[in-house]
Amino acid sequence: MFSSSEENYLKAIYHLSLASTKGISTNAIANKLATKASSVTDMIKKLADKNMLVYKKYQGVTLTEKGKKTAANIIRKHRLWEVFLVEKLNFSWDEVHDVAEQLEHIKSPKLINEIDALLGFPKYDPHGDPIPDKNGALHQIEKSLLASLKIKEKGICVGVNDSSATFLQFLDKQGIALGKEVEVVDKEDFDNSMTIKINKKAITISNKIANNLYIQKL
Amino acid sequence: MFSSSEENYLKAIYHLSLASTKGISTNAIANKLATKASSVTDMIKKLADKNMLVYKKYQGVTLTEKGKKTAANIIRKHRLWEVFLVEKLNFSWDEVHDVAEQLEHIKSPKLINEIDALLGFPKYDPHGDPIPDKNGALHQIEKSLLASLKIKEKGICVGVNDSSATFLQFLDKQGIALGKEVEVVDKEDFDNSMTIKINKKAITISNKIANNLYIQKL
DNA sequence: AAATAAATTTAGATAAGGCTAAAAATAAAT
DNA sequence: ATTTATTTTTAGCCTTATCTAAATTTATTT
Ligand SMILES: [Mn+2]
Ligand SMILES: [Mn+2]
Ligand SMILES: [Mn+2]
Ligand SMILES: [Mn+2]
Repeated sequence: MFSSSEENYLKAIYHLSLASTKGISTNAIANKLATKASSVTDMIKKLADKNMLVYKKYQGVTLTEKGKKTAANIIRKHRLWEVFLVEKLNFSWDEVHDVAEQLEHIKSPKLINEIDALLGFPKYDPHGDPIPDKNGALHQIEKSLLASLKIKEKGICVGVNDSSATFLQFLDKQGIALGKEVEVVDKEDFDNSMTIKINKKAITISNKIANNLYIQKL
Repeated sequence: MFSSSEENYLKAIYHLSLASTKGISTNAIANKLATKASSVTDMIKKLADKNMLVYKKYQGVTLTEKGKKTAANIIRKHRLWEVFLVEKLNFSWDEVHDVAEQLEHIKSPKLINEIDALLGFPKYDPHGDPIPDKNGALHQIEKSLLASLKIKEKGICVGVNDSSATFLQFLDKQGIALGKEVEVVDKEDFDNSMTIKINKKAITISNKIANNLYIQKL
């Protein structure tokens, strides 16, 4: 059994591992968890003792298979709870993350399996992120950043890169939601802003926005 | 905000207070929480500092209004989660307590209000215990222990005194469930065991059983 | 190849929550 | 009214998870 703190470390390392082939550095983990490098060193020693990861002083860490599976299971719980909150409890997608951060640490296999069943075994969470299956397998969909689309290209919104409440609320305000079709109408070379058509309306968005919205190309 | 540990102390003291008019002793709390008296002394000092209870050395503790409200709110969450687990997630009444012990500490007013609404604002949990309202008010139903009934008296099962899995599973096995009608057919002076009629069948139960089942007299 | 900078680890502290053993206060029994 | 027993508190120690500051290792520049 793992403490909430241990679980949060495993989750952070797992997420960082998806975006890099090399070992994960102490600083990267400290940064992700808003903690100090010295605290990270202590914790990764403990997780190495528990065979959750491989650690060689100064060389960063790599999750073991057991570590990956454990982390994926926490992420599975997090994302299933997010779906539950949106689908069954009238939460909006910008309200779910903090509560899911708590709920993901509840220990009860039956609980999460029943939630899964109640929801009809969803494959994606409210932010378009895939839900790992019981074995920790995670089938990532083919997706591109909106920023990478060229003029005239079309796609469906399938996910967000930034799940912060401010960004999600901005999307709500602009009428941008997962499942909606967008078309790039124009791109501005000067600041990489782009004009897109969504809901039959043209709106202009900054490059920062376009770099945080995932699209499945049509 | 309170830690899970603080919340568990408040809850324990609240429960003990219901069964006694005097201040709650250090030992009683230690016993209830399966901890040591010295640990209790430390914690009640902290809770006294936070104005959750009144503490005078060697005199036991009494919850303040704030303390009562806080405790009732945790119990409210615990019982609502138990209803949710039974009603929506196919848990049986002997499986819910341990999970509810975890879920009761989740911090999110919206979450528990939505769960409440989803369940149709239930008044009792799966064990017949009343669910405190948002203000911490708790309307106890009129109920008696089955053991107190005389021969020929009838009643409806409305609650259990012991919520342990073993007792609840025993009741399941005997076909005893909340809402069912029972009639006392016979009582044995020697060991206070009694024969009751339930589901149109007569069964004999020990005094210990009869002392853990609540009945609303008919 | 040295010198400097950056990253990482170690050492030492702190806070929460718990424990054991000893001291002190209260309650019960002579 | 003492003595004895029980309860409660205090003192000191432990574990987990943090932190800061100093030491050490690795990486980057000159
Ligand atoms: Mn999230
Ligand atoms: Mn998400
Ligand atoms: Mn319970
Ligand atoms: Mn209950």
